[in-house]
Amino acid sequence: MKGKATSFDIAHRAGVSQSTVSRALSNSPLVNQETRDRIKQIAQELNYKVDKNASNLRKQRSNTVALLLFEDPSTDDSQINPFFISMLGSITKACSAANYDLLVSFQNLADDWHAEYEDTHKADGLILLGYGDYLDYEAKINQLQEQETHFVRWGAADPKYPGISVGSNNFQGGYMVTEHLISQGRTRFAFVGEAGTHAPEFLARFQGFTHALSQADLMDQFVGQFDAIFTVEAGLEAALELFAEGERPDAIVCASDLIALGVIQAMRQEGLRCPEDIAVTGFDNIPIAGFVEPALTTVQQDTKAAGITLVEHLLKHINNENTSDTLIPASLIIRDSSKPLTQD
Amino acid sequence: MKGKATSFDIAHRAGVSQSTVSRALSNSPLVNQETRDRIKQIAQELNYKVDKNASNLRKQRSNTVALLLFEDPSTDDSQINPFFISMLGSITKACSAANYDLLVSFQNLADDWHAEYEDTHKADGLILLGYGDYLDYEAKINQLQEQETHFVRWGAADPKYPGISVGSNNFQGGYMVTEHLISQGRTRFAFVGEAGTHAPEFLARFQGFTHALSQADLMDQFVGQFDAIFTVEAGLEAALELFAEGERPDAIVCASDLIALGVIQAMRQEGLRCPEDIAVTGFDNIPIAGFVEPALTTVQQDTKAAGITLVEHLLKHINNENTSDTLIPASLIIRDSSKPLTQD
DNA sequence: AAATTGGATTATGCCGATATAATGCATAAA
DNA sequence: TTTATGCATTATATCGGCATAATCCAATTT
Repeated sequence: MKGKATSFDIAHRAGVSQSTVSRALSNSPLVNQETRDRIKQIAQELNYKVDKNASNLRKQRSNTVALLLFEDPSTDDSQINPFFISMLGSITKACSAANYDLLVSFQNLADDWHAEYEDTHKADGLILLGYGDYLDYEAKINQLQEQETHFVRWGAADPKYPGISVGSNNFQGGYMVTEHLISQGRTRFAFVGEAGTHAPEFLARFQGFTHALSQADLMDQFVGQFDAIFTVEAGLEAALELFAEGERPDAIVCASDLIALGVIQAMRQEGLRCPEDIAVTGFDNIPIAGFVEPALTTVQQDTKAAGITLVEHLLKHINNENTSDTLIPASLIIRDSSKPLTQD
Repeated sequence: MKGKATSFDIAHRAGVSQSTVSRALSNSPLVNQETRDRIKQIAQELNYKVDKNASNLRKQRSNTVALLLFEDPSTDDSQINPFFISMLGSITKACSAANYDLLVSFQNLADDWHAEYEDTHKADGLILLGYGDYLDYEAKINQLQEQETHFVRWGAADPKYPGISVGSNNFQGGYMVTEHLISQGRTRFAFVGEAGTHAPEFLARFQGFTHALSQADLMDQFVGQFDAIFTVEAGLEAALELFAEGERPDAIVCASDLIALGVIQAMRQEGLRCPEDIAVTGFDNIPIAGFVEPALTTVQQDTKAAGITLVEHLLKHINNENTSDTLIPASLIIRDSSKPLTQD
C-alpha cells in the first residue's frame, strides 16, 4: 500500500464502515467486542495511527499544552536558570501522565509574547513560567483573560487575578532558613538578592527573612540587604560591596544558590572562611549545591509538586472548572555552609 | 460575534469569497493588493488566527518538530544533564527562527520510545538527543528508517547509518585540552570517565586524550583510565580509587565538568591542591565552571551551532534532501585549574 | 402477522482551511 | 463583432477523522 493508512483502509479490510473503525479504536461500547478486536488487530498490522490534525480539528481539542518560558533578559543565551529546567522536567512528566503533549517556547521578554498557541488551536492552554514580573505583565494577563485563553502562571498569587497562580512558598522558605541560622547561633545577618516588586520571589524570601529576624529580636543587628540578580557574578559583586561597607555579618542569606556561590567566591577573595567566619545559605538546591566547598545549605522548592499542580490546574481551567491559588511548601536542606559558630 | 472567527466570517465582512481570504492572508500574488490589504485589516480587527489543525490537515504539514530527550537512567529525575539544557535552548531558538514549533518529550530509556509524533502528523520530524547509546539503539533506528520517519540524532557519526548524525568533535576536544596541559608542563596523566562503547562521546574524548599523549611520547607515564558516569559523585569515587592505587598523576583529564568537580572534591579530601599538585580539566563548560575554586579549565561544545545544524539538517530531510554527518568543533576554555607547574 | 424494542452498524454532515479547476470581466487582437 | 488573452475572483473537491441521525435486523411483544 502507498502512503500512510487511513481509517478507510482499515474499514475496507475489516469489511465495515469507517465510522465503526473510529468507534472501535476509541473503545466505544457501541461496537461489538469481536468487531472491535478484529479492527484493532488490523489497525496494528497496518501500523495505523489516528491523524491528530483531523481528529483535533473535529474534536476542537488538541490534548496539548504550551509552555512559555520567560528568560531573564539580563542573562545571556546559555544561562538558563537551573530551577526552570527542573520545572520543565516535572511539567513534561505531569503532561505525559495526563496524556497531553507539550509545546515549549522560549519567550524573549522584550518582544511581544508569542502566545497564539491556543488561538490557532495548537494547544488547549498555556503555562507561563518565568522569574520576576515579566515585562508588561498586567497588560498581557488582561489580554489573555479577555480572549478567554486558558492559562496558569508560576508565581506568587496576585489578588488582582485570582485562581491562575501556583508558586513556591518563598516567604516560608526564607523564614525557615533564617530560623535555622539563628538556631545555629548566628546573630548578625545580611541578605543578598534583589528585594523589589519586579522580583516578587526574592522579595518574599526577604520578607520571610526579616520576619524571622524580628521574631528573634535580631533586627537591630541587621547589616543590610544588597541587590543582586540571580547570577554568580551578581552575588560576587554584591558581597564585595557588602564587605567594603565595613560592618561584617556572621550570616548571609542569599536569594538563590548562584548568588550564594558568588558570595562564597567573594569571601575567598577577602580571606574570609565559610562557615567559620560567615555562614552562607542559598535557595533552589541546584544540582551542584551539595558538591561545592563548603556544601551549601539551601532551600529546596518542590518542583515535582509544582509541575503536577500547574498541569492539574490548567487542565481544570480547560474543563471550565476553577482552581484556587496554591502555595507549595519548600523544604530546608542543611549542609556545611551553615555550621554552628565555634568558639575559637 | 460568538466563538472564534473563521475565514468565512472575514470573507463575509469583506464581501469576497472564503478562498480569496485564504489567499490574501498567505500573501498570494493572485489576489489584488488592495483586496489583500483590506482583508488583512479585517482579519486583524477580528483577531483572526488560522486554525492550524485545519491548515495542517489540508497541507499535510505541521511546521512542528519533536525533540525526544533521552535521560540517563542512572540519574534521578532532578539531574538533567546541563549540556542538554543548553542544547534545548539552542534548538528552540533555531526552530523558531525557521518558523517551526517544538514539541518536547522526555523519553524513558527503559520504555518503548514514544515516537509517534510524525505518524500522527503532530510533527514533521524528530530530533533525538541523548548521551551514550540509548538502549536498543539500532533496532529503533531501523524502525524509524523503515517507516520513513524524518529524523536526525545528536551523536558521533555511525557508518551504518550515514547522514543522520550531528555531534561535537569530542576527539578533537580531548586532544586539545590534553595538548594544553602538556604545554603547561604536565607529564603524568590520568583520565576519569567511562570509555566504553556505550558512552561513545566519552570514548572519543579519551581517544583524543591518548592521541595527544602518544604524540608527546608520554604514554609510558600514563597512570590510567578510571570509569565514571557523568555525575559529581561518580567523579569523586573514581578519583578516590585512583588515589588509592598509589601512582599519582600531575594532571587529570575528566570526561565532563561534573566529574571534574567530583575529582577536585576528592583531592580536597586527600589534602591535594589543584592545580599546584594536580591539574584538572573538565568538559562542557557548565554555567558554574568559571566560579568554582579553582576556576575550571574545560572544553566548550558549541551548542548554538549544534542546535542550528540539527534543525537545519532535519528540515532538509523533511524536504527530502540529504545531509552529511557533521562534526562541530569544540573550543578550549582556559582557567585556573590547569595552571603551569610551579617549582616550589 | 404486525408492531415494538434494542443492539450493531452505516450514512451523512461537518470541523476550517488550501489547492485546483472554473468562471467573470475588461482589454487587446483578429 | 468575434475570438483570444490575462487578471481577479469564485466554486468545488479534499484532507481524515468524529458525532449525530438514520437504518438494518434479529428477538420480543401484542
